[in-house]
Amino acid sequence: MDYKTTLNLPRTDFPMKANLPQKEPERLAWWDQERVYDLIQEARNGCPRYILHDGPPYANGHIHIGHGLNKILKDIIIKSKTMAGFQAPYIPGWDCHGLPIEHQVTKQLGAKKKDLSAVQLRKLCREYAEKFVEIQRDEFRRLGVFGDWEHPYLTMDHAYEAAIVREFGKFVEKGRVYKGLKPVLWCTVDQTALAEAEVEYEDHLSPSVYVKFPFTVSPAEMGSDQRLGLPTVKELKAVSAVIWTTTPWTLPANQAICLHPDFDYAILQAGEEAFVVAVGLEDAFAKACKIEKFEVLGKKKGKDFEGWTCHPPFAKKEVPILNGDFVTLEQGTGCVHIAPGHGMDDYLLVLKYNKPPYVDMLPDRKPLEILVPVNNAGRFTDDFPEFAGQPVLEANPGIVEVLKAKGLLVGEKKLEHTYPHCWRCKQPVIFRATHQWFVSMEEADLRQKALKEIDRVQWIPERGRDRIYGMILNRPDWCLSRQRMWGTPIPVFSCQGCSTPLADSKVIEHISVQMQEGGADIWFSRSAEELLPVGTTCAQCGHGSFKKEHDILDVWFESGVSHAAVLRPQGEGWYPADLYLEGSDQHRGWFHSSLLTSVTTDEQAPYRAVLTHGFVLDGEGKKMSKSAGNVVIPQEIIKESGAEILRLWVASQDYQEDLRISKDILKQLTDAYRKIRNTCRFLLSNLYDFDAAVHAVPHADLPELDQWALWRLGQLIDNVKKGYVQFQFRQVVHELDYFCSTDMSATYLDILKDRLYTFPANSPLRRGSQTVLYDIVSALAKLMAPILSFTAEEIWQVLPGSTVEGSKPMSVHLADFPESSTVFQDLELHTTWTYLFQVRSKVQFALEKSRRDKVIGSSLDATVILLSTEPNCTLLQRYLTDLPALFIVSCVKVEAVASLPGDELVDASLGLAIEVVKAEGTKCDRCWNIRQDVGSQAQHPTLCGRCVEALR
RNA sequence: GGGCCUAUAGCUCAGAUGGUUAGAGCGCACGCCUGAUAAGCGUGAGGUCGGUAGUUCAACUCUACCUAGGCCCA
Repeated sequence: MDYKTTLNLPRTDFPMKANLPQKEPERLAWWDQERVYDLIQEARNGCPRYILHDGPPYANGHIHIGHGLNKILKDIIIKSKTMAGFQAPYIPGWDCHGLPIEHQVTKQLGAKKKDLSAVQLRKLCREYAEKFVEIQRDEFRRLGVFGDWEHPYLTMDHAYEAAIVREFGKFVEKGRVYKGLKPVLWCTVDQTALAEAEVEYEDHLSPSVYVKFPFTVSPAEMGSDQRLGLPTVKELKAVSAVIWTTTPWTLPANQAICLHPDFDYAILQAGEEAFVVAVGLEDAFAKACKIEKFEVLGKKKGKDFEGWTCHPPFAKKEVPILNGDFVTLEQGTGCVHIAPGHGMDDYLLVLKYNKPPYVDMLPDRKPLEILVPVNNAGRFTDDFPEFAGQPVLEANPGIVEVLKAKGLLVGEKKLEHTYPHCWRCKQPVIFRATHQWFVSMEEADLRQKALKEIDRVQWIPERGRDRIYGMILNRPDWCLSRQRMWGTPIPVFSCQGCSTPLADSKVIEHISVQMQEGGADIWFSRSAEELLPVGTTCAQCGHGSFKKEHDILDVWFESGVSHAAVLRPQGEGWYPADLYLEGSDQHRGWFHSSLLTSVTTDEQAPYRAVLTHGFVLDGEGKKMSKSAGNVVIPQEIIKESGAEILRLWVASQDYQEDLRISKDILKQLTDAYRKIRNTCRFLLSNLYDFDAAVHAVPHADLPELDQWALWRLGQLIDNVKKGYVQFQFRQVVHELDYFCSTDMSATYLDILKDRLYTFPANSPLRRGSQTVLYDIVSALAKLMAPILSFTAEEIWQVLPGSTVEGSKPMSVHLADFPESSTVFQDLELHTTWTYLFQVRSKVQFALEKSRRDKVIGSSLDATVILLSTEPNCTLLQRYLTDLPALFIVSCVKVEAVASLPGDELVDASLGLAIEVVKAEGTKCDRCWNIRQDVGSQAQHPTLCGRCVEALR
């Protein structure tokens, strides 16, 4: 007779092979069809809210692995918070305006761009953004991310654009914005500002000139102890700092000279003059200026010169010497000519010195001017009358001549170097300050308030606090103007009569209302008259006609007001958000801009906590790049292994540092996934005849081993829940992995097989164990659900339908996290079972030895003899009937000894010695245990007594 | 060049406040099982804790420098 059919062997439809790439889309469709996300939100009505506010990705291109990381992390948090009892809605968003899209669209248009109106161009940009919103939305959903995908927020939504303008209006109302000058790259041919991305670097031949800036005090004073302390200097005709520049045309805008505070500067005498040049550059300087003989009279640090003054070649009488770290010794003289209207370093340096306490060391304590004597066409204006009307680059030779005539030119040559050119017209560009709108960091203490708010926010990891703090502390005023088309216009005007800007919150509100209806396009399609409230006149001159501002707002302002555009309108309890979660680069980006806008309008940070993740690198820890050929794309992983593996990858990594991904790492995760999956499969397969409502055994009535399993499950539950609360998802993964491999597969489940298979189906022991298996697999599904969302659902749908409490939710994502069982709390039990498992481990070692010695094959071939001393002997005797099952052997004997023998299988700390012998008897055909009572029943000659009993 | 950060077995990670032979899981090797079977079990081998120099009775843990790498800025 084939007794196999009399066993309760595992049975399940839950497949061993996950086939994730094929199955996941089906699961997604089911969630969709059942509206699971909506059901979750409805089910949580009235629960405390948890708001994770989505930072909008840029709607350009397909998603990359970094997007995947970000969205999966958010999803894990949303799902775990939900299962912890919160109502945690998720509204995804996209950043739609901005240069990269405009750039792409313009590039595709080529020459046709000239024929398009602003509105037409914007329409194309909108279509471009819409296309990628669709693409990315599908890609994000494919990851298993739950959210309100049908109602995302887009920064180009009319309502959002209206909100941007309204927020800008609040800045205006509070007097936080002003119009100032800032240098930008400027194409004089196309008469437009360019972004760094629109500039190509090409070789260019420039003049290279060394120019004297004589000190304003006499050589006699320069030589004095208060200054250089060099008596010989007193006799000279002149002492000058020498600057080097390749843009002589910027000299009329000169405001200062900059020296590095820590460099040594040499005072060198050549003929009847002395020059100040950085130590290390004297020879190069002398050679370039054809100075045959010079003598170094002395040296002084750059910082010693700070605040001294020189005569510039043009315009002003005197300019100060400043200190700056950007000065290098690569070329030139270490003395840098500063024209804040024509250079970024220059500009930032002047901003710094124009503020207290530095402003006090400037001539007359007056701020320096950001002078730009150059118009849109790149020609000198009347501010530099000698050359008015001349294109600046063409004026260079003339300016050099003037310098020569004034006796200020020390040396001159030509220099071939790389120089920025316009990407479209290929002509050289210039740096030129233009009028732009700024948010003042000082007005109404914005900087200080923002810093104070930073310390009220929880930064995870903590170092994020230092990072953003330093940035806010040191940043200059926020320039809001961008000279582009694709964005939200700065809703201000200027008077046609007197050029006075019209920036008025009531006017802006009027614009905002129009945008709510027609979007930001109305700014481009309507005239100033149509946009303005009827009868608007200039407060300055009473004139009634206005020009529209050309510039649009920085996109960081747009996404930075998402708390106002997205959270606020949702109602109470959405603002401030509980959490913002983005890459650590957003300390300078979204976290930064959101903080400034929120502090300005609402006097508080828009988030209670900020969690950051690192960047995804390849297996070697190197940045991914097309050229290096090490780019890992999520679409590929999903196709090969499934989104589930990507989710597991996210959860298994220390995402607060940079993360690595490679074939090997994914392979490992696939293995870990299989282990968890197979363990669950085995659990399910032993529940095929189990109905909790009918068969469940109260925990308190279970044998100790089963209670131990519940206790371990309880620890797992507690640790996993803690892991989620602390955002330590890799702890969750490790806990699940260890529990499945070690506690379940290698221990509890292995021990249980005999009981589950061979005992009568309805025996209390088997039903008791099934009760535990049910609790375990049900808990595992819930605990893994935020991470392994697909697999958890798959398990959930296979799990027997009814529970003791009632029917289970239709989706695992609608369930709450499990509670840990209260059994097995007794400390003495813990001690006992810790001991028993230690003995088990030793027994396995002993079994392995006799396997190697060919005494046994299967462990059921063995009889284990435990020679033990007191008190362990009594304990083992007490558990004698449990030990064969525990060790998975056919027979266990416990023998008391007075002292342990000197054998190698002695463990003094456990107080026992282990002997393994071949079990005596015959192998039962049904349970495979070796028993002496096999054949004692005539009707079943190949069975042991226990199996005969089971068949009754 | 500046700010912040990282570097523990082949892989992913643990290792309060410095103190006995540095841990886990996976992978790998070998063996067992063939009633979780493209599964399951057991045993074992892997680490000069990135490098160098210090502080200390004692450093993976503290300090400095170096190397490699990352983000932001210039």
